[in-house]
Parts: sequence; structure tokens; C-alpha cells
Amino acid sequence: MTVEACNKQKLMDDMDDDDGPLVFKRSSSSSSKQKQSNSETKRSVPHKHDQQLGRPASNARPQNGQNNSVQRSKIVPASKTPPDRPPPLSQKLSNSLPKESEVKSTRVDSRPSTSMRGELTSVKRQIKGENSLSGSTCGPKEESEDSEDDKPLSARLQAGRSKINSGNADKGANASNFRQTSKIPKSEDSDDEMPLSSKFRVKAAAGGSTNRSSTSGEKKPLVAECGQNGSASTDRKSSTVLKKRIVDSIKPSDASSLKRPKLSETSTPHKNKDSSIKAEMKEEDDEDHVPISQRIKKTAVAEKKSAPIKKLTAPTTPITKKFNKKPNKTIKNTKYSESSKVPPSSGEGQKWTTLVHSGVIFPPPYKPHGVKILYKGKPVDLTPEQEEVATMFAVMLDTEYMDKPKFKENFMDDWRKILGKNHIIQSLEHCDFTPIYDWHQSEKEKKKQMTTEEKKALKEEKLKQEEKYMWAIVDGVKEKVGNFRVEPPGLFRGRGEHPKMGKLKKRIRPSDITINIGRDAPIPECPIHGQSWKEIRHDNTVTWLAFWNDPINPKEFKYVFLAASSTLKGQSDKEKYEKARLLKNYIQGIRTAYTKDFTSKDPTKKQIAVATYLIDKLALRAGNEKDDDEADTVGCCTLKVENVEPVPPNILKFDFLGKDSIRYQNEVEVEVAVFRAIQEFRNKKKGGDDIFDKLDTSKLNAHLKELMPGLTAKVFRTYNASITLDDMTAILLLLLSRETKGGEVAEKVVAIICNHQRTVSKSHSAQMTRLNEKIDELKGVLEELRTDLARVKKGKPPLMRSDGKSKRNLNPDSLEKKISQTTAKIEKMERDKDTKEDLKTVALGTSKINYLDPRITVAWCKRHEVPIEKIFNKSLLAKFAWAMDVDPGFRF
DNA sequence: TGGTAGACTTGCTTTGAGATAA
DNA sequence: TTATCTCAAAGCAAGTCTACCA
Repeated sequence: MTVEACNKQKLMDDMDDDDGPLVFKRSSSSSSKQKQSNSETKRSVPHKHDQQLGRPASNARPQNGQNNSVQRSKIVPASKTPPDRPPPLSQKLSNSLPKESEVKSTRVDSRPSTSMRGELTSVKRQIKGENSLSGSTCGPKEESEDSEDDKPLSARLQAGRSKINSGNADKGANASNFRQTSKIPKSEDSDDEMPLSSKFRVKAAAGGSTNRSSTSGEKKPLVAECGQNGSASTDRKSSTVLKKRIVDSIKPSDASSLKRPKLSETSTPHKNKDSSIKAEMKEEDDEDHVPISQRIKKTAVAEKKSAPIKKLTAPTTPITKKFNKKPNKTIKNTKYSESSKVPPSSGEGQKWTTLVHSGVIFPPPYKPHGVKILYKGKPVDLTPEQEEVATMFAVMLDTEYMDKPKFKENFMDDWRKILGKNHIIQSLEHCDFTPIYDWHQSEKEKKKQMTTEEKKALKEEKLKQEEKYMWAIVDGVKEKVGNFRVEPPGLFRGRGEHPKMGKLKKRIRPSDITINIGRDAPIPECPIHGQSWKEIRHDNTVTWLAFWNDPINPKEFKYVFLAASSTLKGQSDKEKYEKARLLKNYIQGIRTAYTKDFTSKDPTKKQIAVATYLIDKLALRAGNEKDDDEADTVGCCTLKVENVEPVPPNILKFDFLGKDSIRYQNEVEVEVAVFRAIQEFRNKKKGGDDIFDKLDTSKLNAHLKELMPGLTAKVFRTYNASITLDDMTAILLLLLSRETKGGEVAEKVVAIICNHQRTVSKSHSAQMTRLNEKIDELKGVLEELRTDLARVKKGKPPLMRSDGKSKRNLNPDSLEKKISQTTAKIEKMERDKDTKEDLKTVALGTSKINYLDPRITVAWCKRHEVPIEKIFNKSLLAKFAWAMDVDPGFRF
């Protein structure tokens, strides 16, 4: 306890450092640059009215393209981390923090943003103010709880700082910095000292232990009650998932395996592999890994696997191919099962036993409006089909796509095919779509002007039509379908500089759609009279209900899946987090292994080591190869020479377009060995050449699987995000439970680590201006009140009002009260303003939905009796239903 | 062994309804 | 009452990763 309190005090002290925000320490000598956010630049250029297309001038939101936004970054002193030490997550955090001066350069608003710094600083203040709360809730200190690898990067930050001076001497003390109430088994103590193999065994065995629900006799706080099922929908109110979901009245009739890569030269020492397998076997014993659906199925009669297809029409080649593959897949799975290589929850590939659903619903047929576009100033008659495509373009006149020649070129190519060779319209430049745009705007306005009753009636009508498509019955359980509506035709809105943007997404018809449904279930009626489905399958090894070929990339598919709240998705989610938790037990071995290989003579080994380091340290994505007909984006394995610039002595400057063409810019201080390796990989290569030329995601992941069963590159993102949340909630949620502000901070930190960004909203600038005006106004009021108070105290009357009338003669107490109220109001508005500014480009939702283990939050809520609804909205409650029965002592 | 089909997960944008402020 | 803001939900684009095949 003493030690923990002491460390907590250290945290407070660190927080007080004016040099930077609380835990985000970095070397003062580090230099960093924050590049100009291009989205800001874009916004500063007023849109020109595109006269030719009749494009209205607008303040349209910038596309989320290449220059939209950048990763906020700082250099981190990674090189100061001992070679066998993991890169601290705190360093990542530090990376993510913009310097104030840099931030200034990216803002259009007059006021420099405090960015995350501001929020964290305010948290700091609150922590200081509520210090006693922290002390009162601290649990007893566990001796030397776990190795530093078990700590999130943010936690290690502090440790790292100390280590710069004292090496590993303070390891034990730092290890417990952020732990409060969790009881870590003694077996984990000092496990840095244990042989890796035995450590893996111990940890794998211990790994899921805290996860088990201790329902018996335990006092359930609010969260436990509300969350048994997590679903907030009114038809799901029973107390457990199983009870709630079983649809008694519906009879079933009416209603990956992990490929074990062979050991390569780059494999880790034998004992590691042994322990991996043992750890895996331990995991299989844990019933938590058995999917809920599998548990339900215990008494169900399994449907025959590899059921033959009932074909309505001849399938396309790949479909036939895929179907024929199934029997092989089954055999392989069985084999794995015998050798304990089947993942615990795979169910040998079977995902369901009975499946009933109603298929999909189609968008209504096109209704011609008869509004004519102008060609060279004259109205042109169009057929309904031609008009439909023209309308798709017209409604996009106020978007950024109009600034993209590729978009217009692709659109015109496809429209021309519909217009015909000899049509009067030959060039897009001479088309004026304004009449259709105006018509569309007026339709929107009409819709807006509808009365509440009219809107309600319309909504109910829609619901009535869609109700039957919204649900599927999976193994007798009613589950929500995710996307039962077929995508309507439109123009493809590729992100970044997608070569296919603007192309016509043709209307999808029943004959494009393959349905997957239980063998005994009735085949859904085709909703369009006279047409039929492309194919009916009964494949219970997949979870999709229907699919069609993507009209833009016909070799790709669009699937209809169950909703995120479904048991199947929930189970899959849980497995994802369990895998990430397992990584916690292996991370030290992995980091030691890749550190060793930084200087390997085998170039492939060396590249794998450096790539793994970057994925672990910077949360980079794996980086699969891209086709020429996709946007030119990269991930770790596809980084080009021009994307990484080494700056001596050991800084790497990253600048590339990642997923969704979101720009990633970061300057990082790395291990000297990594720096040298990158220099070597870049040697004698051109700007567009791959840095990791001996590597791709398959090789990388195959290697990772040798280190931990099922490990892939993306697990590192989940691991780092969740362990950060676990760490930060321990501190911040605890201290700021009343408003759960700490949770927001943690989410924000994770969002920044993962580079989750969003486009600044159209109205952001206006909102900020309004807030500033209000604050100024209140400050004027405050000033006046203070003057009045001074006068009243001297026995003089208050000043006259601005309209010349006299004020009510308030006494000093009333005036002081008013001053206090006004001051509080100003402070609140300042905080709101800071938050709004800080979060304007940060997408919190993504990390909350995809990376943060919900059990961390649920367990914390249980420990502190905070209703989980304060943290999760309705849909997250439903999505995370599987997490609601977590033990309050759960730690990631 | 490399290429790729297929099956998912991840992640940003848009939409629209309800809440709040003026 | 209207305008504005907020946020959840929906939409769909764009990733990852496995298994299979030539």
C-alpha cells in the first residue's frame, strides 16, 4: 500500500510537470514536427463555384483524403528503453501529442488549442483535488505483481523514465504503479526472472482466471443487473443471454482453424514453442473459450457439414470452386482437432445448426422526376435510366468529389454508356446539373417540413415493411440482422485518391444475390415479382446470410451478416480480446526475440524483427499488398523508402497514407539497431521501393504464430489499446467517476495511438465562434459585476445598465454569488470549448467499438457501482452483452 | 511458394431523431 | 417555435487474414 501510494504520488508529481501532460514524458532534447493538417489547409481555400456543372458554392466537408488529417506526433525516447524492454505505450502517447506551437499552425481558430494536453491537464487538476478519493480506494500492494511487460505503455512511461537512470533497479516498484484492487496471483511475481517457457505456462494458466464470473452470492451493483444481457432492446429483458434469446415458440424447422506454420529458421527457441502449445492447451480447457452458441448446441442435432448446394442457377466460377473446397476444409479441421490445433472456439468450423431468415430487402425502383439538366444552356430530355444516373451526380454537386477529376471522368465514362454513342451530351463540361440539384434540395426541405405525425407514420410504414427482414433465427435464438437492406445504386465514393471513384454502382437485383440458410428452413420469398435468387446455399461454416458481388470490384463481395449484438458476433469479439489478453503473457518473450534479431545476419529475420517492433511500438497495421485499382495506401509491410526518413542519430520520420487514406505522420526515436536496420533496408533503393522487400503479411504473421498461437499483426493493436484503457481507467475513471471524464481521456489516448481520425465537422468553426462570443459576453458581465461589487462595498450605487436604466441595488453577498456563478459558467464553457477543439479530429467511437475490451469498463463499473449505461450506449450494451457478467476483479 | 478467393473486422461518413438553446 | 447541437445508428469503404490452388 505504501509503495503504491508512493507511486501514485509520483504520478501526481509527474502530472505537475509543466513541460508536458501528465504521464507523457519525453526527453527534453527531442525535437518533433507536426505537419500542417491538410484538411485545415483545404478548408481555408474557398470552394469555387463550378460553373460548368452548376455546382453550388458550398462549405462542403472535405473528403477524408490524403491531406485530410495527420497523426499528431512527438518523438519518444525509445532508445532509452533497455533493449529487452518493450517500447512503453506512454511513448506512443507522447508521440501522439502535438506541440502547442505545432497545433497552432494547424488551427484556423484564433486560439491555440490545448489539444489533449489541455484535457489531461484538467484531469491532473482534478486528480490533485480529489487525491483523497484515490487513496481511499487503493487496495493493498501486491508484491512485485508482474513484469513491466504486463503494464501498458503509459504505465511504463514512468518506469522508463526511471530506468534511464537506474536501469532495471526500480522494476518491481514501477510494476504496481497503476494497479489498485486487482489481486494478482503470487505465481506472477518476479516472472521476469523465470525461464520463458515456465513463465508461459504459468501465465497461460492464470490468464483467464480473473475472467470467470463469480455470480454466486456476490453483491451485484447496478451494472450487473442491467447488463446480464447487455441488450437494451425491449424484447430482450430476461436475465441471461441464453434465457433471453431462446425463442421457444419457433421450431428449428420453421424458423478456422489456425494453420500451424512450419518452423522456420527464424523461429524462436524450442522451449518457447513448447510453452506456446502448452499455453494453448490450457486455454482450451477454459470454458470461457467455448462459444455461447456452441454451449447451446450441446443438445442440438448437428446439421451435416458440407451440405450439398441447392442451386437455382449456375454459380460463378469462384463460387463453385469455393463450394468444392469445403469437404477438404472439414477434413483438415478434424485433423487439427485431433492434434489440439483447433482453436478452442472454432467448433470445427461449424457456426450454426439451424438458420432461418427472410432474405434481404431491395431499395424501391427509381421514380423519374422529369427535371431536366441543361446542356450548353438548353434543357435535355433523358430516359428514366439516364436521369437516374444524372441525379446521382447532381446530388453530389456540393461535395469535394466535384474537385476530383478522376471522379468526374469515371462518372462520365459510365454515364456515356447509358446515354449512348450518339447522344447530344458528349461532354460533362457543358452539362449543368443545377436544376436537378435544386429539385433535390427542395425535396429534402419538404421532407424536413413534414409534421411529426407524418414523419411518424412514414417511419411506422417503413418498419412494417422491414420488420420481417430485421431478424434471423439462429439455433432457435432470435438475432438481429445487421444490414438486411441491399445497397441502392449510386456513384462509388472511394476514399483518398481511389482510381474507381465516381463509377456507377449498378442496381443489385435478386439474380445477383446468393442466400445462405438452414437446410430445413423455408427459402425466403424473392421480394421482386418474377425474379429469383441467384443461388441458395446451406453452408453452416460461415456466418453470412446473403452476399452479392461488389459492382465496383466484381471479384469482391458484399455480405449480409448478423448484427453486432448477435451471439455469433459477440463470441467472435470475445475471442478477439482473449487473444489480445493472451499476448500479454507472451509479450516479453516476443519483444526479447525481436530485439535480438535487430542485428541478425539473416535479412528476412532482421526485417521481420524490425517490422514487428514497429507494429508493436507504433500500432501500425500489417499492410497487405494492394491492387492497382485500389487507393495507394500502405501499412507496415508495404512501407516505401519515401515513407520513412531516418534522421541521425536515431529518429525515424514516418509519412504515409494508411487505411482510408488517413495520413500518418510521426517522428519517433527508435532503438539504434532499428535505426541502422532501416537505413540498411533503404540502401540502394528508390523512393517507391518497399523497405521490407523480403517480407509480406503472410510471412510476418506466420512468424508471429510461432511465437504465440493465433498471433497476427492486428492483435498488437487490440492488445495495446486495451491494456492502455485498463491502465488509465484504473487511475482516471476511478478519480473522476462522477462524470466518467477519465474514460473519455483514456478513449482519446487510445484513439490517438491508433490514429483514429475524423473529418472536422462543417459547423465546427461556427460553433467555436459562437462559444467564443458567449464567453466574451460573460466575461464582460463578470467585469461589470466586479466593478459593481467594488462600488457597493464603498457604499456607491452600481453602474447604469447599457440601456441607460439603473440596476437593482444588490447587496455584496448577492453580487459575490453572481460573480461566482458567472465564473463557474465561464469555466464550464472554456472546458467545453477545449473539449470540442481537442476532439474535432479524433474519432473516439472506433476504438471504443473495436479495440477496448468492454470487460475492463464493465468490471470497473461493478467495482465502483457506476451504471454501465453511463459509459455504453444502447447499441454498445447490446454488442457487449457477452461482457456483462465479468467478474468485478477482471483486469486485462 | 505466390497468388487470390473468400470471410470476416475495422473504420470513416452520413443521416436523422431527440435534446437543448435562443 | 425554431435553430442548432449532439449522438446513435446506419451505410458502406477498406482493411486483415486464412485456406486453397496452380
